[in-house]
Amino acid sequence: MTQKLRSTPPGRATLKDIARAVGVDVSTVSKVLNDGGISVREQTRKAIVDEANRVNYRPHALARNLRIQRTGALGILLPDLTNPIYAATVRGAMRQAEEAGYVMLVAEVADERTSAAAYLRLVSERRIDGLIIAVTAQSKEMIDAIKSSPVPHVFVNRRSKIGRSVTVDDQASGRLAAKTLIEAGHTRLAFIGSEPELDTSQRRRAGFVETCKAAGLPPIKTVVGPVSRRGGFDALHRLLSEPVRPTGVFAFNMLVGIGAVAAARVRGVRIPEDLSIVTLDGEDAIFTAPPLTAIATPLSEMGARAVVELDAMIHGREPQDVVIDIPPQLIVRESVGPPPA
Amino acid sequence: MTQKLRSTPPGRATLKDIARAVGVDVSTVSKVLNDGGISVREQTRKAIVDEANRVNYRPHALARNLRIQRTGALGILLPDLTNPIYAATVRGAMRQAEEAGYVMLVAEVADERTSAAAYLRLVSERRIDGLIIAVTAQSKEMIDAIKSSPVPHVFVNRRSKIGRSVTVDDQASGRLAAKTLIEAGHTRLAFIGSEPELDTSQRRRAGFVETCKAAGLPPIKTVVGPVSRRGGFDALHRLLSEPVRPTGVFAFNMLVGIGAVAAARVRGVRIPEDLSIVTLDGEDAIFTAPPLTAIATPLSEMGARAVVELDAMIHGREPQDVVIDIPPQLIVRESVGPPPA
DNA sequence: CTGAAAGCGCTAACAT
DNA sequence: ATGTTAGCGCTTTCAG
Repeated sequence: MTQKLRSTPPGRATLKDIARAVGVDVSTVSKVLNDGGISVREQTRKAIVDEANRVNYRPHALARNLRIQRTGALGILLPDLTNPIYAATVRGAMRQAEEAGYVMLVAEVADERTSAAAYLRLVSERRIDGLIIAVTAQSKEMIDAIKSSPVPHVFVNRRSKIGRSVTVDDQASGRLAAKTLIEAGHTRLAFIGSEPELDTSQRRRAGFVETCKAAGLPPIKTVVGPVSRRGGFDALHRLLSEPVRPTGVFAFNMLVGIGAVAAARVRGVRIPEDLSIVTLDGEDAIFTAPPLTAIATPLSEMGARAVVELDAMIHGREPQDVVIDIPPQLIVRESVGPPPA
Repeated sequence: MTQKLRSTPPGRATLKDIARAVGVDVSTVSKVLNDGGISVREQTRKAIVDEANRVNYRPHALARNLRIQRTGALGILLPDLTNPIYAATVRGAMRQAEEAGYVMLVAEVADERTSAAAYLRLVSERRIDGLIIAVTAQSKEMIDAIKSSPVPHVFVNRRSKIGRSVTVDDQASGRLAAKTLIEAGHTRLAFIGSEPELDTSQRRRAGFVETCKAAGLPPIKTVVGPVSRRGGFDALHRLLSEPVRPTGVFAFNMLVGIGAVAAARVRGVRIPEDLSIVTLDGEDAIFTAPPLTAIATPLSEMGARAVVELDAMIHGREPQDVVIDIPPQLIVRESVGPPPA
């Protein structure tokens, strides 16, 4: 009497097979397996459901989607998978996507040209119902492609004129960084960030500057470059070569922070005795020498929220910009101390 | 006389539209756009191609794939996207996938239960033509699912009884690590690795032990745990609490190595003066204090090769196990020195 | 309550 | 050289 589950490998049987076995029409089977069989005689309903279980029926996604004109897939465009910041965002997005019944198509794109190509591939072949864009879209090529696009899209961790976005409160992070350094007694501060194309960098800097100004500090020094470990490394080197050195530095993100720590070590600059550093948080920031005092930002929540918004757009809701309302949180570790005497 | 490219958003026109505009049958259009129009009058061919360009025709992937019974998509199952080791593998796989004309569906799965679910989702709904498995598949549930699977699959960076695999030469890495430490003069060595379920750890250890033995060294101490930064941190702590401390340590991977460096710092153990560490390489290993001497392994090549194999299997070729034949390479940095006196 | 029919967009014999 | 036909597996009116 043991029911033999999984007697057939899943996904091999079709509606037609079930229909034939039960002796009904495929349309009836379809009805039962979709709306649960409202307006179908209980007896036939049960026969159909039983047979479906017996053969381990799974709908053929392609066929179904062709018919109902949706794919059940979401796409995400991102610049660098090995960058833990994006990885965390993608993770949040993927979890939520699964929750909402989508599978996730990811494309890592080196530059705007490849972005446009990957974009067109996914969108124009109609492989996805919606797209999450985690890359900077500035080239005319890319902007045109996106603007003419029939599929909903949302930018994540980037603001854009050509679409709605999900971001975190970067200004607040900047303010918190400044507050932390100022309260530790620092007055000569600096910011390591990116070239202007990264709007997150602009906002973090703005918040940082705002609080510095409010505290009556002199203008801060800003140095820009690639927002990578190497970039942070080089940037701090430059900063340490200035005639008058800062005693406190806000590093755009965790990677930049890690690079800065490494540069300090090479220059024989002790942290936090000679230099204090605050940056954004991530797993890696715990294992530097010393561990970095950092600001936690809800990256995976941002990714998840992007999917929620996208899903809403797909179902026809008016899109809107959203800023995740989880405030940035300071994680005190060992990279901030009082300024040197 | 300027041709108005992109006059229509891509992906909106169908074969039928083109057929109607040109005044031919859809099958003719299909023929032209596929086999390039062999056995079609040049005049009609040109008319069709022109019209297709004009309306910016792109085939509807779903419809096409339903018909030809393939999806043009590959899946990848991996345990942790924020782990740079997997990220690098995925990157290689994605590049190659694009090259070969596939899109990539990625699923991050926390444990074997979710693995099985994600697996069934992708495979039984027929969303993919092949699957790359970068997770450990040991549960009966998962093994059954995979074994009964109609889609080709290949394990990457893991050997398995239930499928072919693409791996790197882990034993060689182990041997190189031992050689490096031994040549620096060390005689008391240890290995930080994982619980037995990770076969890569077993192989690296085997290679390491082999070379130690050949050099006539006493048996090495092995300590196992999670192969993460935290795991490496804890493991080195334990190692340093042993009555007789090792002077040279081989850390399973970069994350473990980073954790170990952090633990050494906390314990006041200097690297490389008091303790030498060699680990596997990755971007992060450059920015530790001190930078880690490490063994480069061709992760992205492994990912790429997995796609090549999978593609071959999809096209009916007999699958086979492959070991990437790029030998491991030592990157000398600053974490290895002579043993303390 | 159930079945027949049409069609999503495309390809692939087979006719002509 | 081109068109006709059939159908991939599914959903969805519309009749009965």
